[in-house]
Amino acid sequence: MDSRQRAIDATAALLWRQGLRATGINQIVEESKSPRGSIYFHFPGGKEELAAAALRSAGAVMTANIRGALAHRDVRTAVKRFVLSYAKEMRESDFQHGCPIATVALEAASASPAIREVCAGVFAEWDALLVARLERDGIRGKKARKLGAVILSALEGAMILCRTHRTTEPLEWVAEHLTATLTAAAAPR
Amino acid sequence: MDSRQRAIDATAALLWRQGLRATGINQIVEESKSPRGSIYFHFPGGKEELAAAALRSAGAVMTANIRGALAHRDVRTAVKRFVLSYAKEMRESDFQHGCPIATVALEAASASPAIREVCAGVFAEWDALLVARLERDGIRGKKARKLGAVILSALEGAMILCRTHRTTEPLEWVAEHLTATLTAAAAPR
DNA sequence: CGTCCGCTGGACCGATCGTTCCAGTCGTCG
DNA sequence: CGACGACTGGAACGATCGGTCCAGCGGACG
Repeated sequence: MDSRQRAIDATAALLWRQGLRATGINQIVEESKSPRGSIYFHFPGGKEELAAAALRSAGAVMTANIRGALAHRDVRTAVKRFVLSYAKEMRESDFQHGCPIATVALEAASASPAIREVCAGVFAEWDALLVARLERDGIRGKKARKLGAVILSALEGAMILCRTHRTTEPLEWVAEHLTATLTAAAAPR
Repeated sequence: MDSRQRAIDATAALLWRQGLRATGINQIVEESKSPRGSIYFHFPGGKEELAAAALRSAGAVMTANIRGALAHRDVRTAVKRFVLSYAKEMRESDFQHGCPIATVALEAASASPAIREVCAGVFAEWDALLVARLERDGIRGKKARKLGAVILSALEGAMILCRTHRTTEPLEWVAEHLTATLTAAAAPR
């Protein structure tokens, strides 16, 4: 793997755990074993450009995971497994692995419009995947768009609570709640 | 107001918008007009101790707001107004005012156990308020606890999406969804 | 084989970080 | 009124930040 890709991967991993401000170029150099010069050669825009690339990369990985999880033919099972897969990731990482971009998104909201927009794009991609899956199940138009945003909101919020409380309960309860909601939405009166 | 309180208030405001790492002691000194020496006199533990105090303070303000919003006799109206009040805050602050502790909570999850625990305590307080309100409406025990966590999750997640997308739609959709959920929960088949 | 260029390694920059220290000020109380 | 202790203002600390610069390595290609 070339030094460019190593830098992206290391940065994505560090942003995931620590966020933007806490992740220094020195730390990226150490962990990625990419020389400082190479990083600024590949990313002339410095930390901001590297972080943007790392977020897009991490977002794409997640997108693939979501796509896989949502492949199950029963929506309820799909969403449930999808949400609970994060609970597993939480447990296995000692509650360090929440959403790979949420921390950065919040930091960037006040600090970097460019990075904020990258995060917005990634969120939009996930949302589109969810909405498409809901529509495949007969939940149409605005209703699907609203429900997709609610699912993503509940997931993101639950991950904050899980990391803060060091429990997986919020994710489990959200999974349960969304299953019930989808049952009601798919078979309305 | 004494310098101690000014430091707490300024820090709370800065943490709200910028998070922990982005908020420097210099900035706190400038905005609060508390001298450097005073800050370290009142908070010998330095930035961490000051941040903890600021988070507790911000948490208490929010607790009061939640208590007020939840006073409405109809739970659905109460929760709806409660959630939509954040949408208002978002709009009026140009999407800078989300949850006053979420950003810090995520940053602290990997950086500072002490601050993480303060955040956990604040979240628990809000959650307890929600659960108590739900129980007042006949939603009992575990069901109330689960639903409380789901409401808080959806709210926190929606605020991330709102700040990142610079829209209030996620909060509005979550408000709508929770209203429907509460209707179903309060009057089960 | 010689040239060239993408890439590397590391020294170095000024700025800013959180923290320490202390002389000085001010109100209070003996 | 003198002394004391709570608090202030600011200088200064070493560490680390993101970023720049450049000599030189090494593989590809004429």
